[in-house]
Amino acid sequence: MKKYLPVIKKCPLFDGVSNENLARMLGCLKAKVVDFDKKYTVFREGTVQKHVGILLSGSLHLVRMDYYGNRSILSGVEIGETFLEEFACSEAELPVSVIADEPSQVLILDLRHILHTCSNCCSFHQQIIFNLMKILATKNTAFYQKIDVTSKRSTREKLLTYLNYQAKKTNNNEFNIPFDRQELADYLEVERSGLSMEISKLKNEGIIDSYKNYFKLL
Amino acid sequence: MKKYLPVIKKCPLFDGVSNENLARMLGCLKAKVVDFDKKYTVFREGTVQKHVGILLSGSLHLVRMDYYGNRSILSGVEIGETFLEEFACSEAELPVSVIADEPSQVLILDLRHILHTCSNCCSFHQQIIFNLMKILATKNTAFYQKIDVTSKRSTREKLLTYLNYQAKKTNNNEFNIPFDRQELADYLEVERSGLSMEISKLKNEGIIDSYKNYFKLL
DNA sequence: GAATGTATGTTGAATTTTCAACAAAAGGAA
DNA sequence: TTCCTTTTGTTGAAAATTCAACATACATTC
Repeated sequence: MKKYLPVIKKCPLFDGVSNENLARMLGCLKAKVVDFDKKYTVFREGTVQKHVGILLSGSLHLVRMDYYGNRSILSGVEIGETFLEEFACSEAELPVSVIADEPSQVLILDLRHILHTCSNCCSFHQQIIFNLMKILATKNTAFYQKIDVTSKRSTREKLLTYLNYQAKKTNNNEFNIPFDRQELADYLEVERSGLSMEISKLKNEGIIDSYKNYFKLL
Repeated sequence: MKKYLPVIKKCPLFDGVSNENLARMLGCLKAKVVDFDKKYTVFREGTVQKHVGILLSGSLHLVRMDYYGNRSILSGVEIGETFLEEFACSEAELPVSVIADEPSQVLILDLRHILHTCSNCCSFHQQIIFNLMKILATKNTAFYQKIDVTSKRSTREKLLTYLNYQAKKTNNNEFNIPFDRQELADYLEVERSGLSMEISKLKNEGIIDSYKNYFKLL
């Protein structure tokens, strides 16, 4: 466990927890480090989980099987990220399986130990509960924005809605976006070539200026 | 306040709270009922709110202004629903304004009173915190699914992904959906006419059977 | 039953997006 | 520099979606 303390410390679930308290807290939460081989199923779709995971090393995929047995990868989990907290908290059946994409180590926490304060270290519990709420709420806010953007019907509208959010966020009509073209196309859920074309058009029409990941609304 | 107790009781934030405790609890949380005239801004975009709202009567819209001043309605709030809890918990600036669509009454709670347990009725706090987490997590799960559905590129794929979720959810290849055609089109973010056409095609191809809001995967 | 309104299905033309393929530009490594 | 790789831009044809308009079915009201 010690080896992974730096990763664990960076996880937003433990924001505001001091180094010396972290180890004690992990004991209090009965946190366990578990190894998974490549291709191993960490959690299985359809089960109800009371556990929250934090990826310590390796790489995980959230995968769904449809009615006909086709597999689709919904997202990846990065090192230091929590996963499954939304399903643990909502007490819903997992709509996805979590599969190790390579040999991975996972810190597994029982949500009940997080939610129910114990006699040892209640002050930490309060902090963790608050952090967990913030993680859920932040994901929620991000989803909210993404749905607003992608619900637009045309590539142009999606792009402009996205750029608008960025302009508002930075409080500036000039900004750099954190995506390259392909990533932006994936986020907007459009074709990369169509996106490039639309950016060119908007430039020619004098609506935006752009170079690489720099954008300016005119 | 008394008048609205039935509405408040049905709000998922107060799940598991007994009738007699509810009133006491609302006092403990310093809950306030506030009236808003039609068109009045309940909360303003760009501000940071520590408040969670529950709609008691009337109707609210979540509205966003873009960079050019165009208004778009992102969603509506129904009676008994909580709103803004995701932004209060994430401590983010509101990306939307909340506008009264008609004269409305709103129960306003300070998130800090929810999160920080007091000496009076801590057992309730625990329950409310748990409920709030569940609300956030459930919204999250619903967003998750919606994005999975709408990220598909064609009307056919969106529809089939959605129907698959329903089949999995009901654990049955026959089910009724809670949407009429226009609502389904809006959820899938496609054109109603195109959706109707695709449903017809899928029927002709023997992939699904359907009548009104009844669907069957074959 | 007639009249009305609402939901759904169908159609064809206009528009947009996707797809595949290639061109051009940028960045790194030898 | 040159070579190689990656990213981005461009293009035209094929496919899909949107849009507007109308047809049909169903339910409700008078």
